[in-house]
Amino acid sequence: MIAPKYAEVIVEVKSASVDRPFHYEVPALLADRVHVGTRVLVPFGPRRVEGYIVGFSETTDAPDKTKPLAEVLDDEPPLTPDLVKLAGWLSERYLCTKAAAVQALLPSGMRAKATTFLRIKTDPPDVYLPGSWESELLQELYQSPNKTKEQLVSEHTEWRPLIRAWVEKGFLEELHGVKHGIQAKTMAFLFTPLTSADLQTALDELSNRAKKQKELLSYLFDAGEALMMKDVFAVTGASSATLKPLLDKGYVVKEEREVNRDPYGIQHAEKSQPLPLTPTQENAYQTIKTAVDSGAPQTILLQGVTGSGKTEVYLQAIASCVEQDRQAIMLVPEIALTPQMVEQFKKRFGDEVAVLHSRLSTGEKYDEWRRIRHGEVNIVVGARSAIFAPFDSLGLMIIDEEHETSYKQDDHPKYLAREVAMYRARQHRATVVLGSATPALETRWWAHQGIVQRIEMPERVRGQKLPKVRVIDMRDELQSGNRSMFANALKQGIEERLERGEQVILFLNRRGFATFVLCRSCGYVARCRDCEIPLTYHKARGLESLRCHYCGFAERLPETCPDCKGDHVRHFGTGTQRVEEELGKVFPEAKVIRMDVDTTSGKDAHATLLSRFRKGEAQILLGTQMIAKGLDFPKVTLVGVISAETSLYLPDFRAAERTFQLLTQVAGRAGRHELPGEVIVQTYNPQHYAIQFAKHQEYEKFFDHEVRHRYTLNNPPFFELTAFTSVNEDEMKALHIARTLEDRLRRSLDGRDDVIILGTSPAPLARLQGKYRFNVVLKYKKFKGVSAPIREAYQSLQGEAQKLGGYLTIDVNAQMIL
DNA sequence: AGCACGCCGACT
DNA sequence: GTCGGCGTGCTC
Repeated sequence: MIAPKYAEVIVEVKSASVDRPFHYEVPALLADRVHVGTRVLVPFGPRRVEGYIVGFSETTDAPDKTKPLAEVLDDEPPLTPDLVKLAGWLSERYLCTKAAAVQALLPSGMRAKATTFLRIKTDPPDVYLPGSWESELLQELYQSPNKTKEQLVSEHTEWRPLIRAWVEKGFLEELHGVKHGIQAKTMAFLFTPLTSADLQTALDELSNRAKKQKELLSYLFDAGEALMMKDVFAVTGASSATLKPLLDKGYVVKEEREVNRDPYGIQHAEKSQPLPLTPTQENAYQTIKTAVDSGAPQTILLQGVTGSGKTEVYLQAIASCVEQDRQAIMLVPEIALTPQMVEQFKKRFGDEVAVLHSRLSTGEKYDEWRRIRHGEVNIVVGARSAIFAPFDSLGLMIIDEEHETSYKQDDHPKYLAREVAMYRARQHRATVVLGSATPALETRWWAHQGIVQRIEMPERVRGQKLPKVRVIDMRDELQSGNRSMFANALKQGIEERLERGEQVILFLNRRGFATFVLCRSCGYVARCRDCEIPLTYHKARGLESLRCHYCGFAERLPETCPDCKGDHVRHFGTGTQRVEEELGKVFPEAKVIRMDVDTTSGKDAHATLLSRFRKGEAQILLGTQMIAKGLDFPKVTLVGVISAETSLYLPDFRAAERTFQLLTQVAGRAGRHELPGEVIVQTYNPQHYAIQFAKHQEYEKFFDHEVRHRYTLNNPPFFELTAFTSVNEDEMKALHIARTLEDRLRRSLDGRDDVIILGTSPAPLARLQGKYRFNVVLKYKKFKGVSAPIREAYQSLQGEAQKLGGYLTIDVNAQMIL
């Protein structure tokens, strides 16, 4: 191959102004080491930065400026050409720089930094006054010759010009180096070089009192290979004190070797065998297999109730895909909460599976990623970002519980795993399977439209009955004089469980913000006239008001209920702590484990708390929706939802959908074992369709109702939403940016009937970390038709926002407006 | 994003 | 007179 003249490089600089390829000459020496996707170090202005090659060309429009590539960072390009294209698509779809897209694709920490060492070539001829910069710099250079230039400059910015001058004058020399973010991990290994005859003499020579040493030596000899030191110590009970004399005598050799970090430990478990499929499962399996084998990109919605045996269908479909030498990705919402799923995959596929998720250390992630890139595994199980697994021949991507909000990335680029999967499916002619008992409304709508193929799995594999769901009307409770947060039925239910030694789970479905206003007498909830979104309670300067977080509408807090004229209008926003206090009062004898963001911040906090509950250390588990997924405890016979309202009246048009999904999930999971389960849902709105349909697990009816609602309000799936958030410590500045953005969008999109602009309004999280936040929301039918104006307005105002000391973010296809 | 260059107020 | 504040503009 004739070496191309120029490499087109995207530099790792997060600024829209440099988000385009720069041309670099390819030195002959590096020609056979550069490919599309190769990471390189390039001179960029006065410094060196990391970059990625996205292409090659024979010409450049800036021939007088081109410089050569400085360094090639890896021998195998981390990005395949497919992934380079995917990064390009990500940056266009979610409006981020290509550099940011590439970072989202690669395991965190896989970054190299340019380093520069300064060496004194000739001492500067002048003698400098003590205390002058010159003498200080000279002293520092002599004292710490290993400090990098970057370190020196960050400690003493004022030295920068001096260093530059001395380099120019030839007093100093710059030596370039690279610091890699992640190193391959090494571990100490032990082995014995002794032959069998040597061993005997050695054992004889050792003192009879040196029992541990002899054991250690024999153990190593019997092993016949190098063993990891920590394992040897663990098995033989030896320590470094035992080892030391053996090393000194040369009986044992210690060596550092590279190892793959194995986050799940060595798996000895026997492989599980495929289970026989029910006719329903068989049908689902065949449909997926046909799609994969067809070699045409397709999306399938696998709509199966909890317990319908979706996992076994996934396992067998993946097995079939892998047999054809194509690879598969399995996404799960929160891997820390679904260890069973990982276990099942490990058992079925053994070493063929890599596991990727956010709780792995940087090094562990890197190792798993490398196993994938090198083709050592064909299957990946992981959370959201695993959708970027660097496979080169994808056949199948499965997204389990596809409706879960965790599939939307919460920082830039704010991608939706489902969309990424569908893009990759087009690239690889692969199949996407979206699995859920309660699909996202959009997904179900696409199935209705025929864009997505739908398979139903309506019955449970073992035909268990769903638990009884009781909906308690809290208005009646209030009328009969019960002012506490527990209905009498729930109180009684908990008492019974405590007496019988069974367990209770209580949900407080709260997201930690957004106080809504409700009449405790009649259940009236204050809503926006235009958006129908529940209004949010605000208190400023003693004035109580209600505001819409979508369109900005505001009114005074009514003193009496507009509906029933009663005076029980209250704002709601109970936290788990308050419920815990209340539980302590009502059931002083019960032990309670509380799980929410505050108690689960540690690395294994989730697992620890859940296992303590499983062991019976507490009778009541109280938590937010995060516990809904771990819900599989044999002794739990009662699940209580403290207030369905808290999710029903989030200032979010998806609130009804979320409530329906959560209640269905709770009901579907409770009482899976011998003991019959009961679910109690407390609410002031028992007649609400989300609650009524969830009570009987009627997804289709819910869908039918909700989709009409969405249609009349121009919400997804009929319009897509993109949200901008302007953030600034200064309220006026934040508001100004938001207003200007709104203005510019209106001007460029004026008169279009496929676009709706919801004006500047305070964000649901109106103040976060002392900063004010304002939203502008854009609704449109097709992204293609608005992407250019959006990009223009966003990029120019992003710069403005920064000048004012704040920032502007964008969330394309926002799933939740915060 | 950095980093350099360039034009205005308080000081070795 | 200089030093060093941060506004503007460029990076193959």
